[in-house]
Amino acid sequence: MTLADVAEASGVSATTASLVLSGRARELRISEAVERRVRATAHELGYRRNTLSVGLRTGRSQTIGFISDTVASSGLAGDMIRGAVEAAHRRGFMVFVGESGGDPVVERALVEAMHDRRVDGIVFAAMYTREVALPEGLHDGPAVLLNATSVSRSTVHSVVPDEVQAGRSAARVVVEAGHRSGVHLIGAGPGVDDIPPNSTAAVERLVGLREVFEAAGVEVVSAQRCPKWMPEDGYAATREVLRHHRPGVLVCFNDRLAFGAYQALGEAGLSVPDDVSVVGFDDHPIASWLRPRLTTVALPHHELGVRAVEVLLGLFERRRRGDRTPVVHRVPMPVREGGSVAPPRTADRAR
Amino acid sequence: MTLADVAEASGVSATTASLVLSGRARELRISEAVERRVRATAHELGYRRNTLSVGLRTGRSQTIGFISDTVASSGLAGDMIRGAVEAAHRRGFMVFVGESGGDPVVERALVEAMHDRRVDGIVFAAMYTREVALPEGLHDGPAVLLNATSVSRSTVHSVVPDEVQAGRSAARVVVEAGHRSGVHLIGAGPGVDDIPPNSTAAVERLVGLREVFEAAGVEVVSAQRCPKWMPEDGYAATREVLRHHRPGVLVCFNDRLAFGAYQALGEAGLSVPDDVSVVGFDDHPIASWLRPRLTTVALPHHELGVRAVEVLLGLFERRRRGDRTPVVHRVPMPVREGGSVAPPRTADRAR
DNA sequence: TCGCGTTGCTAAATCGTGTTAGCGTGCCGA
DNA sequence: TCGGCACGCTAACACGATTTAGCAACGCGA
Repeated sequence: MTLADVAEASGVSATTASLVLSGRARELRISEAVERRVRATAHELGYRRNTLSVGLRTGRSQTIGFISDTVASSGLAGDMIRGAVEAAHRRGFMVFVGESGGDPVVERALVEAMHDRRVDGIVFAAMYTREVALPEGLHDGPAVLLNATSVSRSTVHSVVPDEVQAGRSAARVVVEAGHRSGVHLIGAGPGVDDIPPNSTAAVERLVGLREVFEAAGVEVVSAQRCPKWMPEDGYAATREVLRHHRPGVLVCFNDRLAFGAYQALGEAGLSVPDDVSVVGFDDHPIASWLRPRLTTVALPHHELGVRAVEVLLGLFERRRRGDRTPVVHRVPMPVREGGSVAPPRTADRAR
Repeated sequence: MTLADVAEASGVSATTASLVLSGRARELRISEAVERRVRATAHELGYRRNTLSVGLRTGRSQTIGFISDTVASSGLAGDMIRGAVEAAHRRGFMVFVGESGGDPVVERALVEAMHDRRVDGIVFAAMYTREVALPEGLHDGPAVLLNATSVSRSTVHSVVPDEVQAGRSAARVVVEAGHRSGVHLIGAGPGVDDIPPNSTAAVERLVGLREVFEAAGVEVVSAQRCPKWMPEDGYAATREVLRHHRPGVLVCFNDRLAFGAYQALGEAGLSVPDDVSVVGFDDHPIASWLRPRLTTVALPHHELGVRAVEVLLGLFERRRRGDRTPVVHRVPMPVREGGSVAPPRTADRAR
């Protein structure tokens, strides 16, 4: 079923058929009668455009690429890809997915393989927020960084979660519950340099937390820096806190740390949230499985994927207008209320 | 940089350049001198083939499609996709990823959008193992079902985890630890019909379990059927068991159920594995976070993705030879040893 | 009658590659 | 001297669409 077949069957030239089927009939004065006839036979014959051919001719393939460093077993990555794929599909685009494992050689190869297939643009995603070096060749076409910013000055747009705001939100949850003391941080701090290496999330969350805590006059009793943010680290850090203190609030820098904290608190016979309030970040699936459910500030993975694609597709327009100023798009991180935060026990209560 | 540019720069015709660069130089008697010259200038000019053009001409696009029903937040899906993408990339193929959400209309649209782009084949994946209805149009090209079998007789190959074998493996872990009594099933059973709807996994795991337990003379004391397999269901089912029994072994039909079981056991003051041994299925990330780590029979998601693509690419060859008999490929599910299984307390010990 | 603009459509070139058929040259044997 | 063959390469078409340039017919005013 080619355009020629449709043209012949409706008794017109291929040109006419093409004009009709690409919606330019009005513009180029094809009569309504002919237009209807062509559409009808095309439908009848089950004609579908060969996107390869169109791409060859027009240079646009209705296709974008999505390259991530690690899909990670976290599953959050999956949501990001899903958001991207859905947003693309909504606009008639298909998505090539590639994974580099962080290897620059593979990155380069993926970018080239995608350009070989004439993708209209590429989303380059990091699975945890950080600065990345742009792979060679990414500049040959439109590109958007997802969950990452570029180390070098460049003309590339970024889409990132608004981690500073997330830090503020988490702190506000604690403050609004009435806590003014007994607050401990699990995962980073107290200084803004006391973070796992390369973790933009850590430093920004910390900035937001400190900003609100200081403004509200909340004392941060201790901060446990963890090199990794896995459950066992949260477990160990919480044990450490319990050796010296009787905490009222644990602000965990992610939900896996919080999971470990729950285990340590449980072993110590402390109840969440009656004895200790716990707040997390990420809205990892684990958050909703904990008992009580964890109150956490969500990484909007799906929304991040959607936004990245929208920004990318928007770039096509902007490029045409010659606008090349890079923008950092920050996606809000919403608070998901669980049952893990309660007012302080009467003795500690503020006011 | 087109083929014509390379041809001109090396002083030969486009035909010759094409032959050299597609590796048919020997076959068509191009002199070594010319071959070297063409390769050199191509490399020098940074020439890359336009895959769209090649696809248009040859009908093969070096591209496959991957359609799943739900990427699910489980993250296991991500591993499957990753396996598929890696295997494809290893063979020079790129992968279009699409998600249908289970909607037949979307499925159809995705299949068509992929065929429009002339994919060489499609992997159609279900996120939990089950029978699916083939989307219309899937037959227009090579296709492989992943983690699913077709309800209708068809010529489509399937790649599925070997769940019966997994059931046997789980039972063997229990038997080899010395247990002969006090075994309870969490999630399904005791009859092979007592399963969540549409769950192939449930019935096959059950078949494998029963086979080995019966052969070893192990008594299954109770089986808790759960409509869903989420942590809270495992929690509730375990509470139910504890109301009437003092279990020695809990075989949980997946790891999330086991997670709930851990919570219930912990609340009841029972220790894993000293008081109760626990076995799960899936090797969900949660399994390695539990304390002690859960012994579980892994769903080899990555390997499933790899196999699906390998079978699909193998199909191209088989088709050429006219072989169209459908095959169900079963991928083994390996046991991942955690610390959640121990010999029974002396009183109950066999022999 | 002529010139001109509008209407409705099409011929032909084009995108970048693969493929078929065949061309010129030189060597060999008769 | 001539026919035939192997060698090394190329002209031209095809794939399936878009796009440019332009053609024929018609109406209309001068």
